Amino acid sequence: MANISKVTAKAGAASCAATRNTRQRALVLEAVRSLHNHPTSADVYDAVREKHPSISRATVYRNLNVLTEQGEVLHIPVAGSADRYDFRCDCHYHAICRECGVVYDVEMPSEDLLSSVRDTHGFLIEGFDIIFNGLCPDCVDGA
Amino acid sequence: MANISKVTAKAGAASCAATRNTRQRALVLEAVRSLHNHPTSADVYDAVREKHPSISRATVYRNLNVLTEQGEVLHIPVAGSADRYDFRCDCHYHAICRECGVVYDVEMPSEDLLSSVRDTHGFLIEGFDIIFNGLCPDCVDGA
DNA sequence: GTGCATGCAAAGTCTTTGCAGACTT
DNA sequence: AAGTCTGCAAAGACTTTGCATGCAC
Repeated sequence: MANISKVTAKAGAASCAATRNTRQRALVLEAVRSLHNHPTSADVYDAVREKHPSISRATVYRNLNVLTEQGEVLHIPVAGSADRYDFRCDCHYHAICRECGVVYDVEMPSEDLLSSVRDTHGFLIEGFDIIFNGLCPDCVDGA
Repeated sequence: MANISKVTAKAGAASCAATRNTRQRALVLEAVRSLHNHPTSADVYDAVREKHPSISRATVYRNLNVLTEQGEVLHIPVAGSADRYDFRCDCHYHAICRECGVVYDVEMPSEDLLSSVRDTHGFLIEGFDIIFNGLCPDCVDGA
């Protein structure tokens, strides 16, 4: 998520809730870190099930939420389809291909974007979610 | 939706499908045009039901989709919650308040944003969806 | 032992779709 | 008359939640 407050929060500490090192949590984190294609929760679920077949979807969702709060993974909300997760937690953005659905990284300084905002009608902008769309290199060539 | 291709499409013609002027379609369009608070489909449904109580949600959804394709209304996909619709179809963006959920308009030239993109890793960007978040004027004062 | 975490099932939210009948053109 | 549109109900996609048991600390 390209959220400024989120990034700031990551620099500081997460919440104070006691958190336990369960096998499921470790496997979910490992899955996100090994899947470098911006996996959906379903992708993570499938990956974890290979090593731990009895895990439930609820556990995957719960752990993805916990790990997001702790700043261990990046949550990418996607309008119109399943949210995705990213092992890269530094500030960057994403582009999704309208043909094949693959997600690419996009580098862009958020300051530039915020400074070009002309009129917020009094709204205090703290951050933003952005998803670029278009064609990935493969689909550009294929077309 | 802050989508460049969508805006371009609006300038041209919609699809060639024959479309009929039904009372329900007219009421859905009228509702979006009269509700200036970026209504959700549920808001539109409620508004239309006051004049036409027997309308179904499916009809509202179908007509919102048709009107979006025709460029009569603007569809605002929102990750994590219900999509919204806008009577303003010209190029502009939106900010949603993290406290009360109200949606504000934001003016920003899309060229500025696209020119500040540093590296797309070969991805051809055609457009983008963006939602700013923060606090609306009322919630800033209230806090 | 405490209480967070898990697994299962059910529910929740938002949206689309199949179908038969109704209405626009 | 022809074909789109409607309303109803059901399903679909994605995610969360209640509850009893289990495991980390």
